[in-house]
Amino acid sequence: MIRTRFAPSPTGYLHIGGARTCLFNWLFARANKGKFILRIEDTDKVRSKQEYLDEILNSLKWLGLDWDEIYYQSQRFPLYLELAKKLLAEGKAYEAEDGLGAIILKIPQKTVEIDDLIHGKIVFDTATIKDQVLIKSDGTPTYNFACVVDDADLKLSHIIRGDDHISNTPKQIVIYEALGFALPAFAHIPMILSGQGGRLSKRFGATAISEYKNMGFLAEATVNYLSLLGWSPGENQEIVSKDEAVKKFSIKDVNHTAAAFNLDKFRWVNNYYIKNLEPDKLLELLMPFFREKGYIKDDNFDRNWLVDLVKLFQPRVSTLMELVEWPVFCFTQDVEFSPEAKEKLLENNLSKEFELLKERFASLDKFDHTSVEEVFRKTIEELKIKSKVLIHPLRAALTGALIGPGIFEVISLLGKDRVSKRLSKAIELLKESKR
RNA sequence: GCCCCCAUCGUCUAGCCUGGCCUAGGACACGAGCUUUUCAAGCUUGCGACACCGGUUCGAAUCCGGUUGGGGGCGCCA
Repeated sequence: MIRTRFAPSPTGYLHIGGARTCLFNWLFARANKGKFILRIEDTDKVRSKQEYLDEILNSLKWLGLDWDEIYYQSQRFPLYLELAKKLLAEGKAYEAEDGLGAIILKIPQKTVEIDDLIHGKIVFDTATIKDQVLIKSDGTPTYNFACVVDDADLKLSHIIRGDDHISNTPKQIVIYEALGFALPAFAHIPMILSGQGGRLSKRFGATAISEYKNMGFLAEATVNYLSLLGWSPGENQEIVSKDEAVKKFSIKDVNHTAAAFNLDKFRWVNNYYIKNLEPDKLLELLMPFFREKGYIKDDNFDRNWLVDLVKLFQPRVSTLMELVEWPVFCFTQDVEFSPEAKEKLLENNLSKEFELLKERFASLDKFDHTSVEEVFRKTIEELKIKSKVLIHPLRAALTGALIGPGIFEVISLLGKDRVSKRLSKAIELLKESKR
């Protein structure tokens, strides 16, 4: 039976690297019809916080990395103590000379071989390892000891963890051997570096999974992007669902090389998932953002109108946050102009043209984008001007920006009244600037 | 300082195990063009890498050794 685990310590948030380690453990367990176990390493009573634990668990749930069993090291202290005392009795460990009660393992002189599933054979000489504290003088276990005791006791078959644990492994193997426990298989996966090389840390932008969630990254996109860091489904495939990844995942295909986290690619993957999501489902994800922004105050809103809005912006945004911020002009009565948009609007005096458009838009029965476009095309034909002469200032006048979705869809979405109002405002501005 | 890991385009990677199919493929980013309405979407296209030196071999990105470079560890933190 394949049994893997993710063992976070609730002394911080779930970050990119931890999530990727968790994902690979999860994928390996699911791919082999095994069990995936969560073990909370809360032995440090001072630094462990409930708030962090909640955040980690919520992030894992959000990513859809479900676990079959969960354990807390803080509830297993008697086991660690019992086994440490056993080693003491067998003469394999000794008590610290300072008389404070710490229990320390004697490291035998030998070479230790790790048969790593990813790296192959790694050899260590224990001469470079000093005696290891098993139980601290406050009675709590050290990381390496609790880790080995639990990995063995919980019958884990595969230990999949970051490269940074390679040098812990010989220490742990010595503990396994002292305890007489069978060794699990080890697989050390490459670390994730920041875009600028070096360790991923706060200094290089967001690292917590929840921050990405708040920025409007989708869970599916996050899992997809993370799975591509150090692994590839092959056949030039960039978009891979969790189910597909489970089918294709093999620990032997995991890279040896550290991977740099690249926000641009992550955003590209997220864009893919956003634009391929049902507009209706996308709106559901967007609602909390809309409410937080104050775009929607109560339950009295036009759902169909919102779906239309979502459809318009969905292909061109990389995060939900962008899909909240870009259409701000659709949720306000008046437009706020960007400096470039204002400049564009005032570039030529189009007040007459705007007047004409305003009149004709007002007289439309149907205000859908095809009717709007029809009227517009007819008007420019009469005026003998090119469409772009009018379209760009029009976009500026109605949206306050120079870029955005197709202008006719936007006009239709804004509705007759607001279009009329904003055209009047634009005409006013044009007249003012003439003086 | 000591120990360990790693080395293909700027970045993520395919290929490496089982040498020839590799004038090294894809994706992101970047550049150019198209989209007679913008781009922040789409399409086309361009730029761009086997770290270096030796060895093995008829033949090396692929196997071996070294150098250099990057990363990690050396806590009564996890």
